[in-house]
Amino acid sequence: MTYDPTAFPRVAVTVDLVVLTLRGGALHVLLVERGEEPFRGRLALPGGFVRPDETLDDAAARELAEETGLRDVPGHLEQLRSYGDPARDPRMRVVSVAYLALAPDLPEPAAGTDAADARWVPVARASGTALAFDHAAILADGVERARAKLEYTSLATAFCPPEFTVADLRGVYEAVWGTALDPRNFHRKVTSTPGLLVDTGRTRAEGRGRPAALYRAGDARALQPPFTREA
Amino acid sequence: MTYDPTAFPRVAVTVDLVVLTLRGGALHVLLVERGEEPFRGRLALPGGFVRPDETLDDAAARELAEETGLRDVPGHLEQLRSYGDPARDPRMRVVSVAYLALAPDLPEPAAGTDAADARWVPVARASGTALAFDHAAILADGVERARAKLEYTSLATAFCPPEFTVADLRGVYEAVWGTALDPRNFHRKVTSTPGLLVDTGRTRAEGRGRPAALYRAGDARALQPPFTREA
DNA sequence: CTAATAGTGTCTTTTAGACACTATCGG
DNA sequence: CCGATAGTGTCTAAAAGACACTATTAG
Repeated sequence: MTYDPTAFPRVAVTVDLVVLTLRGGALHVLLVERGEEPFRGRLALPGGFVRPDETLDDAAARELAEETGLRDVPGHLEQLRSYGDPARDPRMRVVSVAYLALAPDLPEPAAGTDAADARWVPVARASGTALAFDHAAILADGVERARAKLEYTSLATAFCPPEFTVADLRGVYEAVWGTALDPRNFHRKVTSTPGLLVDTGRTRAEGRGRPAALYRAGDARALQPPFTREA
Repeated sequence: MTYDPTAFPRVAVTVDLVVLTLRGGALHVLLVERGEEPFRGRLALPGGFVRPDETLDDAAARELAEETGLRDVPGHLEQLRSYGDPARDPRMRVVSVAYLALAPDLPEPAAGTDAADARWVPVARASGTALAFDHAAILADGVERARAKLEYTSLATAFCPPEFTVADLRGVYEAVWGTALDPRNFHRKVTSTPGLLVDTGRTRAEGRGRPAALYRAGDARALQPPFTREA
């Protein structure tokens, strides 16, 4: 590193967020409608400048709170990757550090807040839509990261409320992967992974059928052995 | 994204490289000795500014060529993650996009070139050394990424020359993971993964013992099923 | 009762790992 | 011959997937 950082090129650094949640059994992403050029009226990922005295993680958490209108957003937040093509923003050089957030079903962003222009869009629809900037590529990378991480981590619990059933967790996998899983084998697999689920001792009746046991997420972060998508 | 990119905070964007190779059966990383403050005399990851008209990937590839002194560096190059703590560089706000490069045994960077101050350092030693900035954390993240990716991708071949034996490939795993693998089961596993290895039809005698078949890397990028580190 | 969902048991096929055995070299 | 490394065959234990079966609810 032999450079003079006071003579650096002019670059702006932003964070962009891929916020995924499950609504009605379908994967949704949080998008905002742009009110100004370029790409006025086009849908875009929420995001904004990194402030001078905050870390990248802090900037992502701040934007997430602002865009959802929630003080503390439950779920999971991790850095995805950075995008810096010189032509990705027509106005100037903008390097964007993208973050991936996974959250349980959140309320529709309330009108009258900073998040008024944000909305949940099914990923299946958003992926077929032209988004602003290179946000379609970022969204695709975020969805693929989520899909892959379900295989070998306990990340699926980030899509669930604090207490959930095995069927809830299975629904996460089925929605994110787009495949049906055998309920019986899935049940045996997740309940036999040590530290993944903590039994609350209570049950929840969901219409007809035997009531399901309620669990909380355990300490386990890695799934050993991993689930496999293709079988 | 409701911001004015012409009123952005002053940020510099650099790329830093974690270049890993195998030398004498041990994992090595390319480090440079800093010639100026801060951290004068301290070892650091190679890196530098992203130029105004190049992509992040191009910047990483350019720095890699400059620091190794090679026109076209064989192996693999991918983005690792970005580091942007406001205090990571005492001079000003610097966001660094780190890249991970894996290469076959490269020559010692030649004196008299741009890469004259670069050298190969065993990862085991570098990890115990105080590096400049937050480079120790970046190095640890890069090594962990390499370790993890060997499990489920064909990335190990990036450490090998164009033609290599099964024992060469096994040596990569053993060096990066720090574990011994059963040569017979390893052989069966890699040769039975479709598309991973292409038999050249030739063999290579390495001292005593039966000559080993020479392979080239195939098209397969993913290992299905993956190798497992802990068993 | 029936329909529906939760959860357990068991069988079969596949796979990982241990390791005996054969093949081919240098000396 | 011996010792070393390359490569194959085979056995066993574990795991994945298919699916019969039991448990508990609503109606």
